[in-house]
Amino acid sequence: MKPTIYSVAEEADVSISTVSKVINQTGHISERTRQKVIEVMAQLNYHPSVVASALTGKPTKTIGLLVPDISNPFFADLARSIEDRSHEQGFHVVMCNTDNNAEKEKKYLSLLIRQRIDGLIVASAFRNANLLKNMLKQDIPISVIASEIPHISVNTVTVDDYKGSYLATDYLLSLHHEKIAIITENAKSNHARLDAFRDAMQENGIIVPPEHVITTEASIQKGYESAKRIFSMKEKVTAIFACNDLLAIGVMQAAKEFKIDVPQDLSVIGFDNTVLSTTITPMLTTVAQPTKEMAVNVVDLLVREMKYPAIHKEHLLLEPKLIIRKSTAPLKRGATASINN
Amino acid sequence: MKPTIYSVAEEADVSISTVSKVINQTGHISERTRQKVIEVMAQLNYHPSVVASALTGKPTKTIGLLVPDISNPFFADLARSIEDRSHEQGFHVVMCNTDNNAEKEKKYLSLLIRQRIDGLIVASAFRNANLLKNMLKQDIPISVIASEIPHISVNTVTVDDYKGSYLATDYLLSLHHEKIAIITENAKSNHARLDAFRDAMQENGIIVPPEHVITTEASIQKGYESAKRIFSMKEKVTAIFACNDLLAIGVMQAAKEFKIDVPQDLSVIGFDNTVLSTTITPMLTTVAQPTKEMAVNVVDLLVREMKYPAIHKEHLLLEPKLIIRKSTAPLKRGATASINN
DNA sequence: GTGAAAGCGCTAACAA
DNA sequence: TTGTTAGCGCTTTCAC
Repeated sequence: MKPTIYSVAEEADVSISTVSKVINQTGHISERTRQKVIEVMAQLNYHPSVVASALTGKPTKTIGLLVPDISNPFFADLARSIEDRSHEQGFHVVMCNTDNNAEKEKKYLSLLIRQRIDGLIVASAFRNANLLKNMLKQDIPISVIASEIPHISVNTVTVDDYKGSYLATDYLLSLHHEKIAIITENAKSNHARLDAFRDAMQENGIIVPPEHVITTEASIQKGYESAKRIFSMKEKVTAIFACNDLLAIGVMQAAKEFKIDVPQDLSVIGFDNTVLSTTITPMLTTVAQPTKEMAVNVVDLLVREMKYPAIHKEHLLLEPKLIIRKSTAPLKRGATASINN
Repeated sequence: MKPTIYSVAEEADVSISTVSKVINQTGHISERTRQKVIEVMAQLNYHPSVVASALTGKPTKTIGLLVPDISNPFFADLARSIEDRSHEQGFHVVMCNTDNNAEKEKKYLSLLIRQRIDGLIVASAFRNANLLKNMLKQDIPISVIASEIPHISVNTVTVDDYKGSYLATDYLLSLHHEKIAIITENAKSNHARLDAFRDAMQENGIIVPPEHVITTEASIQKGYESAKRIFSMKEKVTAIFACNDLLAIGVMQAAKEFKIDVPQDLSVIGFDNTVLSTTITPMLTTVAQPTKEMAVNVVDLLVREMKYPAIHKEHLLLEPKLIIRKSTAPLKRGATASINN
């Protein structure tokens, strides 16, 4: 049998409320009984049940975390940092991979509500904002990170996607590239990236042909496929802006396969600055997100809202940073990345 | 206010036990009342509290997962698969990153016990087996994956580390390499890998000088540092066996920095077959672990033990597979990987 | 400084 | 087929 507060009380020859008081450091108990109780707890290897205490109205000390896919190193890093910070704040986290799939989002949300989580961190796109609204109605605070969910009022921590993308595009432009394709993911954060790309191009009087905008999912495979499509287009391209590192890696693999030299014949730029960007050859120029800082901020914001529900919502916009490495180079006259077939 | 079983009962004009019965599909209730109750639950947006039900002795449907570090793609993949399988089995998982740090192991274990997890999956080395024994005493089943913990009797799922390592070493030997260094991590699984390496070498009459065995932690940085040390040794080397991909990547980065050509002047072989191995140039020869299969098996074994505690412990040993890629080549006469300084 | 007792939301006998 | 009730382990108020 697991020891309970009763076993401890009995063994220490006090009442359960006394034990409760020493556990929670409430009320006044003499140092003598306090020591006695602590001793007995250690001896019995007693761990107070969060389940029972939660039932009386106290928090479960659990945070739910919805990520698209932890296999994506960007989210692995983010999840790691979120966990670390949560533990520091006395919470633990239940993580669910949604694959950006509406079914799973719904299923996991219900799971988390039943578990009586104290708060939720959403790091994935979310199709069905209504489900989230229901959580808010039940007083479960929500914070969103690296994503944005329209029509609901929550704390938000994101990198300035528009600026990051503008930085990237502008850099390509400064290298005299004009025929630039972009591969994006169909997610809110990526919309801002696409907008910035378009704006930067337009400011330089460049019109982006629709076929040079490819929307797909975040994976190396999809990046590879998208690149292949781009290489075989009539309208040639000298640079590709991939809206995340996974896609960029796929592009570089495709380039290698088709003997398109990066960066000589094709400049590639990514987004996220994951391990992969320093591990690939040539090392990837990319836009860094301050994951750690973002993680600390969402957790803190969430915890703050648990304590002070009335407070107004915060929208943190952190600075992205362009990390210039070896996958980008000035335009070489006559360069075109294409498949000769 | 969150709706409770009472609100539902009242609204549906039945007793709480009737509601309980429709939730748990126990007892006999007329289709008519059943429909009525279901309707009211939906209308009130009611989600039965796992907290309350757990207090009555039912399972919390929570599995604890201890990993060293989710930033390591191998563990990210593993964690992902474990989660998927757990969800399929009706459980959710609370993940903690231990960094192989005894302090954290202890802290998180206590956390998980307080949460009344139904079972624990350990994917990390574990210094203090006694803590685990205490859990077993409290009837919390434990399964271990990709690791081994001496002196405790639990279900275990591992890849055949000895065989995997033997395969790798043997392959290097078949390429006529004799001066091979090994970089290992100080973990149980790595001991088997080291043993196999030594055995294979010895069977070929090769004595491994102690300095060619480096023990360190699993990270790209440590791999890089270890390689640098190896390169500057008197006793030169033509191949390095890194006991995980992270270390191997570090080795390759060091080689590149010192203009040591892989695989011409140095063959490198890794272990785990993570994304990184196909993303690096040249692509890494490595030993693949069947992560998905391993994950499914630990979860199933754990769930089985929750149901039938008496059953004897299982020790699954899955087959590793040598994946030959481009980081290994036949010994080139006169090749030595070293720094000229 | 300490203890008795009500109640948190639910389950599982047992009664009706 | 449905309802009543005694706990599950803990917190908290109120007496003592």
